[in-house]
Amino acid sequence: MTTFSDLGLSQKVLSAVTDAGYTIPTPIQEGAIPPALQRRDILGIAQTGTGKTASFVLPMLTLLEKGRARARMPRTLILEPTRELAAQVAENFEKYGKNHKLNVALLIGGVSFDEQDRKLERGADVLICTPGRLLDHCERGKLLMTGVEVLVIDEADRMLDMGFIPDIERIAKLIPFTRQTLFFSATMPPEIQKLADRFLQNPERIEVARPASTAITVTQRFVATHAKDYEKRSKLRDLVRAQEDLKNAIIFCNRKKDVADLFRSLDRHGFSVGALHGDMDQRSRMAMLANFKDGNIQLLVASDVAARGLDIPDVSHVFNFDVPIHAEDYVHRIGRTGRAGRSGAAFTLVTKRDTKFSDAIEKLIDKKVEWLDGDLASLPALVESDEREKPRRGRGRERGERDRSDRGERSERSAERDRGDRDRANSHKSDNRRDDNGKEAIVADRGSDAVKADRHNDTRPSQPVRNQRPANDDNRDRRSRYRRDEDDGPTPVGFGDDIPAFMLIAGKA
DNA sequence: AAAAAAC
Repeated sequence: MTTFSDLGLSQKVLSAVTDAGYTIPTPIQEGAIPPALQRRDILGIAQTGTGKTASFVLPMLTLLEKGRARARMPRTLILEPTRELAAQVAENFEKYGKNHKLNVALLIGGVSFDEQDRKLERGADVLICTPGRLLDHCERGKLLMTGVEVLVIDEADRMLDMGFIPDIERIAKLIPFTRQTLFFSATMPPEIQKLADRFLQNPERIEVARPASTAITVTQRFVATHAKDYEKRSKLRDLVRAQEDLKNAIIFCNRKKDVADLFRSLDRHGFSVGALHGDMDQRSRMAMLANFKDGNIQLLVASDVAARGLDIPDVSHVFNFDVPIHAEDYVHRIGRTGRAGRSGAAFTLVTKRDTKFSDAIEKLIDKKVEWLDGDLASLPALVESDEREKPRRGRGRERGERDRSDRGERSERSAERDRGDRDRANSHKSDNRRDDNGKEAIVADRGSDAVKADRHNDTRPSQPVRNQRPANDDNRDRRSRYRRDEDDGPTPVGFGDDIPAFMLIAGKA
């Protein structure tokens, strides 16, 4: 059997991999690492959760041991579609590069230029970027791309979806032709193939097959609901409370506004909840994700920014507050649970008008999803049937001291803060008119910083991260994130324990 | 019917 020590990685890298508890590489790692070390171009076709990130991080670390970075001339460049993914890759460099003295710079939007500039000035061995911020740095003339030896394009198909391809092409033009290019994509539609043909020279192609068996680890249910928002919120609360084995959950909404509204509603009802969407300020996003990973908050209301790629291990439940419009998004969302062979549950609220989307989902996953009717606690194998805790609508055990109607106008007018300026500018809704300050600002403030202690469960470790930090102190947050290099659960064998459920589902991409 | 990303 192949182990990491057979792949040609350096001693420093091997010892960090061993320390992290890994011995057996996943297929993508086994396939990509040796040719990458020989400076071949790579075309990797793999979903997130297959160990893809380590398949480029580990060989890059080995290659970077020769040579040094010069000021403003990064040696390698990694492009990621979202800020969170970029930060996650940076964490991987910290983890596996702990025996190296490499300068890793994370260039993402939403945070100040100053610190990023200082890192570039010192000379970056590794640059991890979202496209917009990288181009911004380039246009300021702060960055010379002529020294880049390795270019990584990650999640290429998602970059395409997000309209990043022109940016990617502009960036690639700045980088010498002699570079090594590592190109990853979950799928290979014709546009991506064309792009790969242009960017890669005689690449080694590694494709990780999607097993054709049905995922049995995720129990899926549709839940019929009325279309009114307050009915859906009430149904969701009942559903959440009925899950006796709910450890933590992501609740997906289709729109950012609904993320903000639902977050506020759940918060008012006393749940331990946070929110994550793309218009929140970056510090809140980072703090939120870290706190959710650390278990400081139990529920995360999120847009599809959290559907793919993010490495949040061991989510017990996924709730779709809205049926995703594109069936593939459903597969990505429920792929957040049932990982590593653990059992998980995925509930989707479906209104009458949603049925065409739920039909499309069943078609895609090639499987009928059972409807959960009546007793919300009657889930086989997940929840013992138990009527005791069945809450009456609109008044649960979490209500506690803050007993306020969910339908009140407060819910409509207090969502501003964590939505951000752009959304406000784009909104045709009438929110702004009622945007008074004072009390509302305080409510919104707590929300934007995102950490909610569980008010009725004192055993939960809850150290709320609130808005009290001085404005220029965001480094502390990041450093503490990077120090967390421990793994969850028992020592895994290889990276492949992390196969998301969607990979096990039969059906086409 | 959306979201993601630069200022």
